[in-house]
Amino acid sequence: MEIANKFDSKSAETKWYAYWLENGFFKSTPDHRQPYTIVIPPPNVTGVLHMGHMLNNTIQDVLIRRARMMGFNACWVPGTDHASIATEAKVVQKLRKEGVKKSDLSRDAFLEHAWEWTHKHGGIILEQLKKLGASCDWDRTRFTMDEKYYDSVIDCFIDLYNKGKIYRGERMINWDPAAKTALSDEEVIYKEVQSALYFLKYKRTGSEEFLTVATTRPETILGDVAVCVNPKDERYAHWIGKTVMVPLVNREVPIIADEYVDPEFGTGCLKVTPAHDMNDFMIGQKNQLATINMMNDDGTISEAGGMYIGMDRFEVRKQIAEDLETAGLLVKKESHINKVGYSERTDVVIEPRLSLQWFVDMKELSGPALENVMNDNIHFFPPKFKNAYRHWMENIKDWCISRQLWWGHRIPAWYSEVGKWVVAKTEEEARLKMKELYPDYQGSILQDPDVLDTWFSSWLWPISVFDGFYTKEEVDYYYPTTDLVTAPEIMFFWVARMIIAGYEYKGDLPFKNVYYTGIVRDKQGRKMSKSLGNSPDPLELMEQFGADGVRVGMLLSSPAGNDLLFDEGLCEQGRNFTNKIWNAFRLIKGWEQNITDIATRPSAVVAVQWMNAQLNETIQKLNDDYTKFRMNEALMTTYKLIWDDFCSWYLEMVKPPYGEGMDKETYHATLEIFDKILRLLHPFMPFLTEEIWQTIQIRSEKETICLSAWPVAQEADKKWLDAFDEFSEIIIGIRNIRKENQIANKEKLMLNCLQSQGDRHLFHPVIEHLGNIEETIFLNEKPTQCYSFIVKGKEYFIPFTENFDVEAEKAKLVEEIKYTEGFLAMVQKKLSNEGFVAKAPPAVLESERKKQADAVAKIELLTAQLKSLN
RNA sequence: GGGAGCUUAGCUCAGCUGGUUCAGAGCACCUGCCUUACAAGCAGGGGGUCACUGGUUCGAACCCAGUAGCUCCCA
Repeated sequence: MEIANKFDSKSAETKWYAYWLENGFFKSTPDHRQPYTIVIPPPNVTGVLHMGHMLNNTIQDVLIRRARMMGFNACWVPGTDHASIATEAKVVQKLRKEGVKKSDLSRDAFLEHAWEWTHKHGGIILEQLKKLGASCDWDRTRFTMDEKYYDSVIDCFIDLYNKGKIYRGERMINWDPAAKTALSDEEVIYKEVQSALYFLKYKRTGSEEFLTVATTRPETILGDVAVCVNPKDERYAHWIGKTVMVPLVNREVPIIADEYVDPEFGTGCLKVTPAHDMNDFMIGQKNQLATINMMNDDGTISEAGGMYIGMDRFEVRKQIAEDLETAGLLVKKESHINKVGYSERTDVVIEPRLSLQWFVDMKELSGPALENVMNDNIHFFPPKFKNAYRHWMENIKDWCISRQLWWGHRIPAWYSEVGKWVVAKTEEEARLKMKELYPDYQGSILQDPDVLDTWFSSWLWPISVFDGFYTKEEVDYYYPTTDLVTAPEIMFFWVARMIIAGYEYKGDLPFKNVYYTGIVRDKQGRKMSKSLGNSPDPLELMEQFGADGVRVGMLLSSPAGNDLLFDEGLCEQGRNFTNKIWNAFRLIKGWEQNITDIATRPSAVVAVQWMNAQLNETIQKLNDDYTKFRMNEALMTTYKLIWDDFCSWYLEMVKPPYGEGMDKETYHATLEIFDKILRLLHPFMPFLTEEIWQTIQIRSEKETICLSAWPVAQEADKKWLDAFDEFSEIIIGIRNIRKENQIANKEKLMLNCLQSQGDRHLFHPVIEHLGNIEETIFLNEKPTQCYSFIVKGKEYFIPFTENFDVEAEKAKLVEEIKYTEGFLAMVQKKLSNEGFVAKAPPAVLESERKKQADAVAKIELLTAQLKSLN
């Protein structure tokens, strides 16, 4: 059979993925086996695959594939998130392009558009994951707005409300004037910006005397209700209790004192605008100040502002500065750097705003979630994230869950015309409840127009994907899930809240391990983003390097929690690795035709023994890497096993001499070893391994490497491993002599050893085979006229060929003697240190003594050799 | 402003309980090879004051303190 000389990744990917799906290899239903479960972090339903997804899902796939091979009932649940604000923003944008404003549409009409958009773009990302090889149970695909899921979110709200954990309150919230919605604190991004500090004159009522107040937001004077100073600030002590006039506005406001004011900042006088600043709001509450809401929901000035009505907040800032200057009320303007909050989604400046919102009381809910992470019931990888988690949980704030959007789970609250409300699942129920609670009320009721924060649905993900709120069978089997793989950026948004919901609703942890990936950055360390255009298209990458190549590339340099500086070179390395294995396969397959009845060559006997020992040891290390979630190390371990041990050494050892056939035993042993290696590699490179595994031996129908057994590590025979180390040094010694003296590899050499230094090496036949040694002769005395080298205290001699250079040989020896003497000196210094001899443990002492003896012996040998050349 | 973390080869990182072969890997780099699986390859090689300063210890990349620089998170 003719085998292509390059691996055709594209056809293998299409062929085997279809084969896997057809045969339902990734499906999972509860059975007697132990489950191993991963729920995917649901990507935005209308999103496209980016490099972060690639990393994240590659890791999940590696974990789940290995678990499947280990005999677990492996279940990877895929799905998507409705992503309320992101999706709504996209739909609004699309409609705008078509000349339709959201405000022109009814809620139902808008939702129809949103659903249409969702159906059109939804799930693209899941199709892309299939290209990557993701072995999800696709029949289980969930969407956070599926009917049942929707119900579970609403029921959760009602339940928490009934338990008194959800309340409605007026609070300062982060307002996004572009999306016209409240945002949670987590959705605000603080950026440092160059702005200005304005110094304004607040004249004392009926006087020309004035206070100077510094502010970065002069437009908010429209909402000023007081001026505040620190009570300890002597400069202003006599002003407290007096009143001043707000500039331009000419409203009379009191001067109050509060510890909050920092005397060092600006002039030490703070203007108080409770409706438009979080801290001012606090001061206002403490001092029973009025609030003047001077801004509309779109960031323009409202009627209450009294001036500049309808103008945008930033225009007003400019205008008011001019007007203040004209009126002689602006003392000065300084440039100033401050941090300003921006909306994560729309990138506009957040407006602190007083509004009526729904909140979850987090104090009690978060208790078990904190405890069970700190005591490692839930393991974080890497554990350093426990600190950040604890810090956040200990300072947890109530969670604002209402969003002024239409796309999402609508808040199940109904209001009467007089400001009463009830929480109920349906309008009918709401009516009944209203009647019950307020029997006198006769008017109509209206459902809250707002929807819930997206995370209020995704925090139920590990429960709701198994219908855990309504049925028991699945959730009892799969929950708690095993591993969660996600980005540290959403530790608070999502991970923490899933843990909270897990304990609240299942009384148990949602997952046992959390693996935090890093952020994928470009070579220069910049975050990958659309606007920078520095993000490669994953699909194109897979086209170029093959899915397996890209998977390997993603994992090559990314320990848990560390950012990954992405470089196409990594994928190239992955692709090259694919090719290396492919060629090993071609070599082995080629032997099939040349199997003869000859006896096994002695070198092959050694090779097989050693390779099996090496394999066993590597499997142990691999399992260890995996349990510690050292994914990149597991890959590197596999990489070296294949490239170095198997290809560079083993295959060369068993390769028959040119023109000769392969013996049956070695061939079968090699197949067996190769088979194990393919299985170890399969989680990383599913397509390549399936292709080779199916071709290298005849497989029965419906067989797949996906369900083959993960190799079990047997006790590695240390004898072979130690002998190999010595052997490889001998081979390197021979190669070096060839190289330094321009002796062609083809030229056969004689090798001399000393009888007194022991018997034939375990690897003796392999040394002759790979070193191209004519014969190994054991001598009683040291030969002369030889090149030589020392390995582990034993000398090896190769008679001079015609190219030899005595002077060069001598120089080499002198150099080595010098080096060894230096080493000896160090060891002796250590050993002559009384403290060391007295206090070091015996094992260490002994090893130092051995080093000393070895060095002395080596110097002796080298000196003798040098002498023999003279 | 509060908190956490990082600094080891040109790059990305290992280095686990302080102690084997005067500090390891992969990539990159240099040299030589079209050797009959593989130039997407083979063989060999160079490269580090473990950020800095002090301390503990017989012994420190590792433990402690301080200094500098960087990163992230939170307000």
